[in-house]
Amino acid sequence: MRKREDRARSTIYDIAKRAGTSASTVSLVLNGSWQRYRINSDTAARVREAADALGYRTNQRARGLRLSRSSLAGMAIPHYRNRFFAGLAEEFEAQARSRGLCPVVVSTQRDRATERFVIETLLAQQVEMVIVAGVDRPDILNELCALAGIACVNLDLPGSKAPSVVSDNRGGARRLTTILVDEVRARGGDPSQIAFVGGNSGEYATEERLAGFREATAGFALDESRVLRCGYSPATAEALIESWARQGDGFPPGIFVNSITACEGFAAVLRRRLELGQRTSLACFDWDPFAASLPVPIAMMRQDVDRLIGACFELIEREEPCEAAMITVEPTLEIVSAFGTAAG
Amino acid sequence: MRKREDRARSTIYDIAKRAGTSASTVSLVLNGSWQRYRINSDTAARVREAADALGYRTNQRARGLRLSRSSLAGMAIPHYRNRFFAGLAEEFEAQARSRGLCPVVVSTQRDRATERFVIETLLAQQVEMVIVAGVDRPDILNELCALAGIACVNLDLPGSKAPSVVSDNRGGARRLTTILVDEVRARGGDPSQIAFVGGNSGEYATEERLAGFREATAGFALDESRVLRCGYSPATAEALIESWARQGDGFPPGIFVNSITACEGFAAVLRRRLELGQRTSLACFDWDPFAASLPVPIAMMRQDVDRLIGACFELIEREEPCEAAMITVEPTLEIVSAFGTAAG
DNA sequence: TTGAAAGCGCTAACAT
DNA sequence: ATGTTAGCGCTTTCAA
Repeated sequence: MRKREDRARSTIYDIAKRAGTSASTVSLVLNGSWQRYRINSDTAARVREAADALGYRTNQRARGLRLSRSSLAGMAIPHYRNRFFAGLAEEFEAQARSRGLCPVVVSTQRDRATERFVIETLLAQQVEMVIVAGVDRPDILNELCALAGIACVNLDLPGSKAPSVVSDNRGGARRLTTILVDEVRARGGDPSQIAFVGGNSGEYATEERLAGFREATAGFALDESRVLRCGYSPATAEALIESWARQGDGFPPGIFVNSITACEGFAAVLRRRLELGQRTSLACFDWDPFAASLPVPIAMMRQDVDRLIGACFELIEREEPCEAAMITVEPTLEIVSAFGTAAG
Repeated sequence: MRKREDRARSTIYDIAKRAGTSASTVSLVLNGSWQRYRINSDTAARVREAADALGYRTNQRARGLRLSRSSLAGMAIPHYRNRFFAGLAEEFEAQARSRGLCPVVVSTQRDRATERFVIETLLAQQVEMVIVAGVDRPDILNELCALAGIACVNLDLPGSKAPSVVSDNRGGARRLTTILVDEVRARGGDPSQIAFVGGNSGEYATEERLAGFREATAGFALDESRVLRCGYSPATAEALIESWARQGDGFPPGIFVNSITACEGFAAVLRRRLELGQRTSLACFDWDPFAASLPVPIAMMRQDVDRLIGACFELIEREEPCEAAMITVEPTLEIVSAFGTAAG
């Protein structure tokens, strides 16, 4: 299974020999600029023929070295396990390719050391740009890129050392919460008992969403003990929600689930305690087709992946420097399942 | 935002100049082989000092060109939108990194042209190996790799031109179906009315799973009109299941959902017709935490991503050629929600 | 209309 | 113990 060295990859010199011409002519022909150099069309034909007889394929590494362009575009992302990040990865690939770049997406598992390591690796591979997605406090990574002279933009979680693209977390959360409050009221519940679950304290997206949550609940005294930024682990969210469930009547009449990951924890409890679906409603920032079908009234905010990625490329392609730029993209309310029926 | 050319990336020559030595000494020092060459530790220290004063980072493209090693490892995958493929991508990254390779994962959206294009791109980038995951009839892609002298293995869907790694689809499906039949019987349903939904006719995994399904239902006459290999589109599966739901009593008492993607279609119908959860049970090949929490008895078969990827690397690292090799990995029964309670 | 030659950044014989 | 040199495969200027 080892790479067979015998069938060595062919080079422009092999083609030149076979076509009875020189390497430079081959290069000219293969790059389409042979018209400009008025190369004989017979020669050109012979070259092309030889090239595909040999199954020639340009060595992009050599080409990149010569041109000091790699045609690689990098993106770092926490993981692929939810629709938001999966969508970002796929859309990044599509948009990179449409620009003639080869996309290189790498996941970091939200680990600081891994984040740094993958960015270093991307830079060593001479990527021409990098998108840093979902990294809390990305400044160090931005600086690494700046040092290498590589354009860099932050996505999802912003920083001050590079331009950033984010969803309208606050506005989206406000809309979501307003809907949730109405729903709870319609069901005769006490909106001051609505909970906020998931995300990390001090993290931009979480704090913005919490701010939106507070704006929409400003009309009454919120029970602060129900605001729990308990991270992104489904298990932690599950333990928390399970403990509420054990309280019986004390279970929140509505939950704002900050991140679909925490929502997994809710789903796990729901599986064991189906009656929760009669007693509570959910508002979740992020979308998932299965979560949308859980037997509980649920509203979901879907981030606009296409425009988020589009904005990143736009910032990168801008002529002027714009460290401070921050583009905000509106998310859309995707699913409101069973809301407003007042019965669950 | 353009790349600033002023802060040109430093090279070993810059370091050599600053450290008052030569480029080769720098190279030797930076590659750790300076011990072997008995380079003065003062010189080595000066070199290292200069290197990080300049923020030096090896140009892997130049290095690769010289060594004819790229230290890139490629994998093509249909998409990232379910846990199976997301898991494959993440595990591939981890295992590639642990071998000192830079992982490059690209998605193809199950499109033939894109599949070919991304493989060509990976080869042009001189990747040292490629994993072709989830591609039906991967022979052409395997041949492209063989032509380039690059080791290649198929994952999930096998081919004859390269070794393959697959899950035990037949065995897994048999186990899953056996459980489903028991469940349907326990609920007083007619097991001959169990349906098989999703996947493509003629595709390896689908046919294997169908074979396992048939083995487990061999004891009675199956209603063949309920075997529907209707592809991977959630919308198609949704339309199909919705039409069954409209038949009322004709709804299958159990469904073998071949692929989590088709299961999304079921979830969508379930959201509108919650009563289906009382009347049917699901067996799904693949796992998703939200799907596992749907209000319907559901059994899920989770593929062993770590071992699948591990087997791929093992095949690639083998010394002997092994085109015909096919490694089978056992999946595990992950969730049996509400099964055996006979009430749903 | 085409070929020779230089050089992108790096490594590894081979000299010294 | 360290420097010189010759490429890896490609592009592009310049000369012919």
